[in-house]
Amino acid sequence: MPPSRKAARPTELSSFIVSVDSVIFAYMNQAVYIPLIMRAVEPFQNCWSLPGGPILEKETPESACLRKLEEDMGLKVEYLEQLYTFGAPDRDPRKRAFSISYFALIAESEEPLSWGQDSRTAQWFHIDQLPEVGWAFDHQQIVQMAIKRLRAKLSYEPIGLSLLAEEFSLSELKRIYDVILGTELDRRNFQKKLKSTGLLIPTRTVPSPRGKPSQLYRFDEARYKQLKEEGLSFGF
Amino acid sequence: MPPSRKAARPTELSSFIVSVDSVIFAYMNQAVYIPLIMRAVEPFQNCWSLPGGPILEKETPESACLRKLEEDMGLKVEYLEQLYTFGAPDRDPRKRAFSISYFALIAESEEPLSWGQDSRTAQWFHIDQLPEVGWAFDHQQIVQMAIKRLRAKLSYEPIGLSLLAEEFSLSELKRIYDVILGTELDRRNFQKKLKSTGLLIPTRTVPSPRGKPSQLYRFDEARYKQLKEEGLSFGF
DNA sequence: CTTGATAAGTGTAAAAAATACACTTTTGTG
DNA sequence: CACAAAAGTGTATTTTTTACACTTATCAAG
Repeated sequence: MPPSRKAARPTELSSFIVSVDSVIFAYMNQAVYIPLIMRAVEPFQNCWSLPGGPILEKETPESACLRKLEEDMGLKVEYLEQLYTFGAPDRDPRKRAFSISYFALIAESEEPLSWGQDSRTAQWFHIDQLPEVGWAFDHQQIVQMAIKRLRAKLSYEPIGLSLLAEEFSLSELKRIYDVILGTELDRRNFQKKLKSTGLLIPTRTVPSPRGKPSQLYRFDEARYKQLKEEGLSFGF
Repeated sequence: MPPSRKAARPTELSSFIVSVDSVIFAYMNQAVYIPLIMRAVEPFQNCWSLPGGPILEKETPESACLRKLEEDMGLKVEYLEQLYTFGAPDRDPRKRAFSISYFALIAESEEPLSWGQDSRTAQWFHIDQLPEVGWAFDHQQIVQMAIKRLRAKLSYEPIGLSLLAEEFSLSELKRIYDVILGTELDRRNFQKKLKSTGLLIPTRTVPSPRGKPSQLYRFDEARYKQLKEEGLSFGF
């Protein structure tokens, strides 16, 4: 049977809204959090939504994303990758709208995270205690996908490091893994494996709150990129 | 320093074109091919482009993709996943345009692949012998990303099967791996590993062109899905 | 200044997984 | 009926992963 042919379609090209939305992971108090913003206006007034907004005429989706995070929340992003594009016809009741969603990690820092313009309406949520109802658009789905990606990716790429400051101890790093994967990894095997990668550069030791001081490391970014080209794995 | 605040932006929402483009992999004559279409009109007249087109008002990106493949090429897709969304401001010289790109696999079949409307201007390219110049838009980049994904994904998900007919022999399957990964896997180890997954159901044996007849199998899709939920790996 | 509590750091043995490797079986063809 | 072609199978070796317990450095309290 020959493939169905249809008469030439009229060439009117539909125009749609295209936005970016980001799921931002931050590590604080030994747990992972994401920020959500309570929408102030319809549609979905008083529902939780992701930070984001429309892409401007002259910017790439990625720079729209970075701009938004900087403007609205004053966040400096450590790691950013595209997550997925959502575009169900009815996802925005007003008009056909696409959301290019992003997966972002920010580094732990001394200063508490600021809130930019959205201080009143935004809130950090523990990723295991997200709201169950009251989400705007399909943002709950986006968040679920991002969390799945975080868990999956942690096992084969060193993204855990992006959640920590530039200098970090192996105990902290292990804690990240345990918190995100829900595991209780063996400290000895963890250290062994991480050290065997040759990607950790010892920097200095710092006193630990109680107990033996711990060795800090930084990640050898350059060498990692190089090894990655040659096809390396980083399994957990 | 407080985050920079800007004056409220005018709320005009820019509208853009949103299309889908697909990189379709097919296995023929012991090699992997993708179809490209020579564009008949400006912009990029006489340049190679991916099958695709604008998303209609009432359809999801995925159904736009499936519709296009069915309409234009009469192809039945075995596996489809979103690849990446491209949206650089200058990727289309006419107007701001986004492309949601898809990664597709089609099963080997008895009948030669048909061409639908595009028979004159379309051509299957061996993935190691793609044109080096004369690409439309950013389609070369899309194809490169798709090939990278194909190679990466083959190692941890059983997508190789989607390139074969429902019944297949382990020799054929191994050939897929060898061709795509550029390896020469050991036949014994390959069989051992595949059989140990418990996901292959023997169906019947068929005579081989010369030599011992070979056992055909089908893939236990249902059981695979179930195991996947529980977190399985399928390493190569 | 001694003791106790806390967290960091380290090595080895056992188990599991991945790899390397060669011959036998079944069929079609000459 | 001998030969060529492709399919099929088992075992030993190496590598990787896992399991597991004691020592060390520091701080705080007595």
